[in-house]
Amino acid sequence: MNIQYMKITDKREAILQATMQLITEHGFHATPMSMVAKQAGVAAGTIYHYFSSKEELINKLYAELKQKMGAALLQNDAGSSNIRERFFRFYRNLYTHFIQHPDEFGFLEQYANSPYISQASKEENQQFYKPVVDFLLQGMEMGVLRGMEQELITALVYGHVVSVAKLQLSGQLEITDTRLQQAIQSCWDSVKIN
Amino acid sequence: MNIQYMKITDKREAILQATMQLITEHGFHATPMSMVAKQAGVAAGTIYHYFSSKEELINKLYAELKQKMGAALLQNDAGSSNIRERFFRFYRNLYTHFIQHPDEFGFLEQYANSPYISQASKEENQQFYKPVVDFLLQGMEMGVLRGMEQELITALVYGHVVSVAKLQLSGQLEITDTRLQQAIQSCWDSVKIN
DNA sequence: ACGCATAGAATGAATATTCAATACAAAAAA
DNA sequence: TTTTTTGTATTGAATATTCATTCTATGCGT
Repeated sequence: MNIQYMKITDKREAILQATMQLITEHGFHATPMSMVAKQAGVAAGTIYHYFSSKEELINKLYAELKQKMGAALLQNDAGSSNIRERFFRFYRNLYTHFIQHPDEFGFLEQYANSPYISQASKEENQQFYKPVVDFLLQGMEMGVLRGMEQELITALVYGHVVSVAKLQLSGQLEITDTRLQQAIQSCWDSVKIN
Repeated sequence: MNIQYMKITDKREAILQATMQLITEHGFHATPMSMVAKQAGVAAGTIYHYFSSKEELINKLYAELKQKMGAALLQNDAGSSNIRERFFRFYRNLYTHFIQHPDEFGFLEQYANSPYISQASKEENQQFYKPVVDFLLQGMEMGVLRGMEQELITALVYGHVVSVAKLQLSGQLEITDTRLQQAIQSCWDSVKIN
């Protein structure tokens, strides 16, 4: 925690943030390291002091963003036994996180749909979801949620939030609070037991 | 329809198919034109006889695949007034098309999530959905489907199919017919009026 | 003075695109 | 039927650019 360490963190963070912004805007292939350096306000060589390669830089960034997302997801979780309430909370948390951090969202979506990085790297970071997965399983045991494979319900709910966030962020449809409420209800209806 | 024309079509198709396969496997940035040429069995220069640039090649490919998808979506549509039946049919059509053409699916997903190509190019090809959009609007008018913005319901349903297809294609979860039925029911429950 | 941090030019490998030369198929002429 | 002509299709080497990465020199805090 000394000053030296702070500085390190500063530049490292600047590099990560520049990478995120540029990749969101231009895509993987179109963001050269030189551009990252410029935007981060460092020399190209400096990047290689913190990351051994472009690939490692991108993987590290992915891991950090996934972790941040996991944290945002769990905010203000009452931990009550009301499955529906918690479900709405989690949905809103994730949606709000995406809207408040569009760069992170853009990067994560590109990463998830790109063969640029190994499948293994993608799976390594699923751990951050665990509390929510547990929550979903609990909902099933309590007979509130449908008995589905964990992979299926996770993918469906996550995909739902992503779809709504994309509408808002792309400007295709303004997601008012009413519409968001409607969307969450729709998602809930797709997993709850009737 | 003379021999000359057939030949043109042949090479053009070979180039498009090679592009699709390679991009699905390696991503946009990692598929050089030289690799496309090799896989298509033509010289690099030949590609430029049919497409003015890599970007145009990719855009043309996207347009073709989107059109194919639109056609697959509408197959065997009875056009009956039973909204639920038609909904299940459309869902299954789309899902089956994705599973039967994983390369096309992979390319479309990458394209949709990449800033590589302009937003305009993406929107131009939304026309192929029109019959299904009309169907959804009809379902709302009949009081069977919830009153939602067209953009919202479209995105939600499409995203649902995509999520399930990804599970199957990534090998994360084998989608048996039972699970598919369950998934479609879940999607239906998210848009129908209770 | 020591050692990590930073700079930025240099390097070497790729890459998209161009271009001049060649093959080819169909029509025209002989 | 043969020969010539014509325009398109195809090739693949050459070009000019771009990029990830390396390396040597310099800065700077302790």
